[in-house]
Amino acid sequence: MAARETNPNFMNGVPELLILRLLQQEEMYGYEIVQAIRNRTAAVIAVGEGVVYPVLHALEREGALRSRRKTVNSRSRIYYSVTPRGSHRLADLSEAWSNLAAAIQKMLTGGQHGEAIQ
Amino acid sequence: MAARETNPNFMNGVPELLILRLLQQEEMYGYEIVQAIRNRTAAVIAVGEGVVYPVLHALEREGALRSRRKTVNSRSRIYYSVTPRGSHRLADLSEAWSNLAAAIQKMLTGGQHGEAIQ
DNA sequence: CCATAATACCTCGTGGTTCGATGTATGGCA
DNA sequence: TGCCATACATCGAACCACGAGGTATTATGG
Repeated sequence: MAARETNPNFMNGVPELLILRLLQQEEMYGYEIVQAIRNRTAAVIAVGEGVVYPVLHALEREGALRSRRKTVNSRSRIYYSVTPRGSHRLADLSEAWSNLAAAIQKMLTGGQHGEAIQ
Repeated sequence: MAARETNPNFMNGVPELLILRLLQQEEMYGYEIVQAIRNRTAAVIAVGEGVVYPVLHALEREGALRSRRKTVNSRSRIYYSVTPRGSHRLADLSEAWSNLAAAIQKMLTGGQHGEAIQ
C-alpha cells in the first residue's frame, strides 16, 4: 500500500462503488443489494453474496458504513447506510470511474490523428 | 475453466481491449503500445510492459494477432496486427465493455429507483 | 572510448479481488 | 413435514494486473 507510480488496478472496486451508490440512495440490507444490482442493471452485472457481504463488512470496518439490526415481517435484517466518510469515498470512486470510462470511451471511438481507417 | 453461469470478472480484459483497439487502427510493437496507451489517455491509464507483453503473446497464441519482425532505424521490433479472429474478439470485448459502462453509468446517474430501460 | 540513457524485448512472483461453493438458520406454504 | 425463499456468513480457488528484474542493442556525450 505504498505510493503508486502508475495507476492502481483500474477496474477494481466496482462492486464497492455500486454498493455505496445504492446505500446513499436508501438504506438497504445485504440480500437486498444483491438483487438490486442484478435488477437495476438488467443482469448485466450480477455480484454474488460472496462479494457483497465482505465488502459491507470492510466498509463498515473503515467507517464508511454504519449498520443497525431491524426486524421486518419477522425477518431479522442488517440495514446499512453511508456515513459522511462513506459519502466522501463514493465521490472519489465515482470520479475515478468517470475518468476511466471516459478514457476508454475515447480510445474506442476516437480516430487517432486524422488518419484514414481501413 | 468451465462455462460461466454469471458474468465473468466484469472489469478484466481492459488492457486486452485497448491493445486490440490500437492494433486494429495500425500495426504497432509492444514498447510503442505501452506509450501509446499512456499518451492517448493522458496517463489516466498506464499499463506497464509486464502487462502488455504477456497479453500480446497470449493473443498471438490464440490466433487473434499475427506478428512479424521488422528492423526500423536499425531497431529490431516485433510488429503486431489483428487477424479476423482478433477483430471478432475486439467486437465482443467492445460490446461487453459498452454494456458494462452503460449499466454502471445508469446506476450512478439514475434516480432513486431504477426506471425502465430506455 | 566508455558510461549512461533510451529503446526493445521478456518472465516471474506477488498481491488484491472476485467468484462459486458451502454452511447456518428461520419463515411461509402446500 | 418437506421444500423453497429469505438472510446472514466464510473460505479457498482462480484470475489478472503489477512491479521488479533481466538481456541486448543503439544513440549520446563527456
